[in-house]
Amino acid sequence: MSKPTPLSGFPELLPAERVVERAVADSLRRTFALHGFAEIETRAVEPLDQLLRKGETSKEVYVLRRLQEEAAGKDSGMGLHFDLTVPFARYVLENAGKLEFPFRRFQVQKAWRGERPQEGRYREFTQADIDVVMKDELPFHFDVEVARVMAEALAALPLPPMTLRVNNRKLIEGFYRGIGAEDPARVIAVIDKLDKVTADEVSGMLVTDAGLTDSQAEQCLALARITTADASFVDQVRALGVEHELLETGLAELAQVVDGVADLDGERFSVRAQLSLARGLDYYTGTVFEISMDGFENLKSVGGGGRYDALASDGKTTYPGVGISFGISRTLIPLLARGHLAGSRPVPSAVLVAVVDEESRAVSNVVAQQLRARGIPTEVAVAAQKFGKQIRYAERRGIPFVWFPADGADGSHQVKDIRVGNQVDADPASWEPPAEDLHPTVLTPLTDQPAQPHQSAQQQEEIS
RNA sequence: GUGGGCGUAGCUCAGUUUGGUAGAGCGCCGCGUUGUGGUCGCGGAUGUCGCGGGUUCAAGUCCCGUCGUUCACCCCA
Repeated sequence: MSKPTPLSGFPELLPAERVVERAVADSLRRTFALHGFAEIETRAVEPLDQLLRKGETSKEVYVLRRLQEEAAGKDSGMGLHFDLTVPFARYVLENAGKLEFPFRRFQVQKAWRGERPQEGRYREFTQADIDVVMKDELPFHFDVEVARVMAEALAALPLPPMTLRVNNRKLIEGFYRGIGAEDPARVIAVIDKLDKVTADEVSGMLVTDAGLTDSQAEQCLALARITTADASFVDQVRALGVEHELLETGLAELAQVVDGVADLDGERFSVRAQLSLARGLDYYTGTVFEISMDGFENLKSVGGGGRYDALASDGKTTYPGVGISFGISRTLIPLLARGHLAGSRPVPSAVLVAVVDEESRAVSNVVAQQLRARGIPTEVAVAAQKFGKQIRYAERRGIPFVWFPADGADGSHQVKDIRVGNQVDADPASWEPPAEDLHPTVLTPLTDQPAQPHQSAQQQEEIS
């Protein structure tokens, strides 16, 4: 069999990289669970009519088909999910009778999109989602809560600092209606182009595409320019002199979110009200979130979400929700590729037990078993080569300790930390490596800050 | 899905302009070093030049296709 060629957009990690991915996913799970969110996993496939709901035909869904299907080209009516929110909405409807509301859940799963891949954007990728879903009415404080949980989760990750940008669809839609825009949705779509084209071009599109006057367009741009780290945006919006009921609701809601997360703002995480944020035209009805990674703005958003008041509905009952997702593949793979992150070693082993000669391999096996019995990941040397070779084997794999079994009746066991060269007598029944060497860890070679332990934003707050 | 850049040793890359013997550094292997690696010294091997086809006496180099990768658009994690 010849060497297989890689499949575009389906990234696979090496063992040491997988260590980092596991650490990130585990960290996220810990924080989510700490806040009482339950983990679920949904199936990989959904009926196509679910996936393509709301006319989202541009989602590039991968469709399933039986190979033996008689009718050529006939699909199974199923596709791989392209996010975790749509399957979750279906899951809620299907299990509504068995779930307790408000239902707080998280998922860490793969999703698939048939788009052309590039850095940070893949056809198969892992993301982490948290959502809260309620029956009929979801209190607004949950918008604040999911933001806080994600903020805490992000601050605890061994990744560059994250920024959560927040806006509110009611705010901007109310504003646009307040200035007399006929088609607020169209205005939102145009304003969303601000990071792609110049303000002048957006202004022109607002006039030609959205039917605004020059002065209306200027007001929209003035709104979009507002970005604050606290609730001071309220005064800035008011200064524009636009009045609308929806605008007032949106201002109050956005202020609540920004104020509610303000105490988590720190070195690892920051929050901003950014009134140009729109997030497309899909199901969001109020709060909208977007996450960016500091220094990696070229990746665009690495997470996002918001309030959706009508994503799930069985016709009689509506289940409003609010949630945020974070792109694990999107952030991790570029960081790994650029050497900003690395696993400390590609194997779990903390100890390599040397083999003196093949006749005494059993002695080495006993030592290894004693160490393993106490939870120390241990492997035994492949061959009874010169000790120099056996040490080099450990060095290549980042195994920090090499164990030399007692040789002869009155000899004693010795263990060597090959990183510094210390070699000491040791008892396989009681010796333990330092806790930080027991398992592979995440290294952040290009930054000064240690990857472990990660302080949460809350802990930093308490210290300062 | 549309358009552009790139693809040479395990890694980072030079060589492509003007077709003419496949290169460097790092890493790897061996020896100095009979069992303890890393430093140093000496020696050694790197390879379907992404893949397929075409032009030519001759292709890493030019042309076409394809796959991979990357950038922009689109969309978004």
